[in-house]
Amino acid sequence: MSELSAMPVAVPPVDKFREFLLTKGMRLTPEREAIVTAVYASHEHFDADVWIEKLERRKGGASRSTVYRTLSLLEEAGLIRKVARSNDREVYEHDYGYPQHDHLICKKCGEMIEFPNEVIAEVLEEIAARHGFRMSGHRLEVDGICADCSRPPERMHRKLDMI
Amino acid sequence: MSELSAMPVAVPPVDKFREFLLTKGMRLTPEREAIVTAVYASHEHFDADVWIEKLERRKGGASRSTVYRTLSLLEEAGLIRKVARSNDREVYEHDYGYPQHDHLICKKCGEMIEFPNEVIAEVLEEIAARHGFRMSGHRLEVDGICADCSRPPERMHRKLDMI
DNA sequence: CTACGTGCAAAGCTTTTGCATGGAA
DNA sequence: TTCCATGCAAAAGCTTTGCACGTAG
Repeated sequence: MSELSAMPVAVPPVDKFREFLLTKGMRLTPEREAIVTAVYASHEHFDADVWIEKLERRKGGASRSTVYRTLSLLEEAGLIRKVARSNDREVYEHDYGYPQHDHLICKKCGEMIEFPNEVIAEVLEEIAARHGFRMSGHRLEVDGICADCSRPPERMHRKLDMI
Repeated sequence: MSELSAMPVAVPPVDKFREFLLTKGMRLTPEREAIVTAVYASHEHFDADVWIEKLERRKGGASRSTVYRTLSLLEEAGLIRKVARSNDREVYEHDYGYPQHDHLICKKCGEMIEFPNEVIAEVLEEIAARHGFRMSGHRLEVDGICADCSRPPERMHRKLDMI
């Protein structure tokens, strides 16, 4: 996660997750723990497949189904959230221990640039209030062409050419 | 479209589409015309299936494939845009002849409440500029519970119960 | 005659689900 | 014993694609 710095977290994600599971009468199994740990080991955006490939058919890993099922739980627990769709896949990111933000998504190279969204969040609060709408969250994808990709084609500055 | 009123359009959608197709060396076929007409006949949100059901296997209609292919073209032409996903389906709406807006989406009854988004658009312009990002559009989904659905369950005010 | 379009059916993909087995409490 | 969980494979479901046939210009 680029320019936004992490903020120290009191309770580690795993514990947060265990708490959540408890309230639902569920357990923190080794598989579930493996997934949370993996997910929180890096701060990159990811999709289900990333972890399926790393965890499936490995000891101390988890199956495809379990990964999907656990991601849903993590989302419900507020630990991760869906931020976009890329190649027909849901893209997730951490939603705990990080400041709120949204993304500029480059249609050319696919890069996702984060930006803090306090102002937007405020505006939304106000709008929601005006409609008697109990807002629980939002998802904002801004698309266009990033600075690198829109530079004149001198010698191609693209990070990843999708053509 | 609820509270936002339509603004008179100089060039009708069909013509706009024809122009677009021309620039790509394509033709406005009867099928394509049928689809644009159908799509612009009502101002509701819609997904591919809506038109497939109405147009498939009817004379003066169009096949499933053609509907999908044409919706893509219409999107590329800037006549419609994807605004959300519902039940794994892309939800579209007109993106021509209407003021810009975004949506509050009720997780309970599924209603999509529109609201004008000038303020947000401005904020985004500014953020994009700061990043040298050439913004072409955005997609903002605000979710939560609408006023009707969050009323205490006296006698159920929900428009559509999804349980 | 050539290129663009259509329709049909099959394929593609991610995500979900049914079911039998296994383990914690 | 009882219920929660896992894994496997199959199902689901929307969207895309290959292909042969038409047809406008």
